[in-house]
Amino acid sequence: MPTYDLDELDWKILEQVQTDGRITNHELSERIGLSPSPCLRRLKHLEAEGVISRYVALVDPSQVGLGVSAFIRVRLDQQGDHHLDAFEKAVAEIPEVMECYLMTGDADYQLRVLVDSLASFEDFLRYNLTRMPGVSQVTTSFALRPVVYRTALPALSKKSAKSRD
Amino acid sequence: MPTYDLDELDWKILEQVQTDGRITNHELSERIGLSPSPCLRRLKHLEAEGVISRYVALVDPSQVGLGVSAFIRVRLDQQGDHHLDAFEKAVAEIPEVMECYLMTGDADYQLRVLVDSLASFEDFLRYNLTRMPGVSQVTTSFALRPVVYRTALPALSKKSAKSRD
DNA sequence: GATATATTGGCATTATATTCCAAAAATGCA
DNA sequence: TGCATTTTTGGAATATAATGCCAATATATC
Repeated sequence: MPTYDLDELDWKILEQVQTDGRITNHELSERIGLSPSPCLRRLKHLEAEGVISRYVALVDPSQVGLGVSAFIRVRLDQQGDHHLDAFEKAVAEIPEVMECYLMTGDADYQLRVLVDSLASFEDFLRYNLTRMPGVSQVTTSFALRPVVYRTALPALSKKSAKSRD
Repeated sequence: MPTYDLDELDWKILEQVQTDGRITNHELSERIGLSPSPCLRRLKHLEAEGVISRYVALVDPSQVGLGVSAFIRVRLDQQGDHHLDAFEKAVAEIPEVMECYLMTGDADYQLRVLVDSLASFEDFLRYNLTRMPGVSQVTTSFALRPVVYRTALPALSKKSAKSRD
């Protein structure tokens, strides 16, 4: 849940830094219509509160030979808390796992993994996934091509956006 | 396919900037064991080549009230090129769509969308998705909880990593 | 082994971030 | 509405970092 209230200016800052994480404070302050020092203070505040969790460079997977995205749905043989924990800890250790979610529906988890080839994917399945604690059923679909990949969050619709008229 | 060969130092740079996109060049150069100016030149080169596609701030969805991740599998009624194009263009316009992939298997597309509530999700389905060109079947699963979310790519295993012994 | 090419390291310059403090604005309260 | 308090702002001074340049070193080529 939202730790503290964001006003218009904070949202503008988030919008900008989500687009360009290396924007200078000066440029940022101009875009949001505020002078540099309060702008910086707001930014630091957003960082300190954890609203901005981190800054990263995004590397194009296809440029470095990582052409295969696989979506894997996993069922565990038991769903008790410590079975889930064990699986989650194990999965977090594997660098090929870009995303993993605990799911509703007939799969317990869904993973997106990134590998350079189908051969590597097979290795991943054999040596990593199927050896993980509690894994009983695994179903894979492959992405033929990425269409959208976004890290910037959508703006909140009406309601939560605190209006100040 | 890889546009140009990355050596050990380039990989180290990528590893670092994927972890901290605002690392100073000085700090970066120390971590990879090189002096600042060639380090900066390599970094700029990686940017210019598009290996580093961009720098972004990551905002924690739960901190801003975006608590619901939905995975949607979509079938189109026809799969000709311009039906796919039309769908893809439409989908790219919707800010709630964080990811979309053209898939193998029985769904044509898989989307991850991020909304603040089930009510918003219903709006998304009614007013956005089902009105999009060619959509015939839609199947949703929800994420109960994110387990892993990573933007740093896995290191390439052996093979493609050009060894220089 | 000599020449050519590419890469590196250090320095000077320019740009950027950070800190501090006084001024202004917003808020709470009578 | 008017006054006091709190919060936020803007600008100037200082510290830190990025950038461009050039000579020195290392690497590759023949």
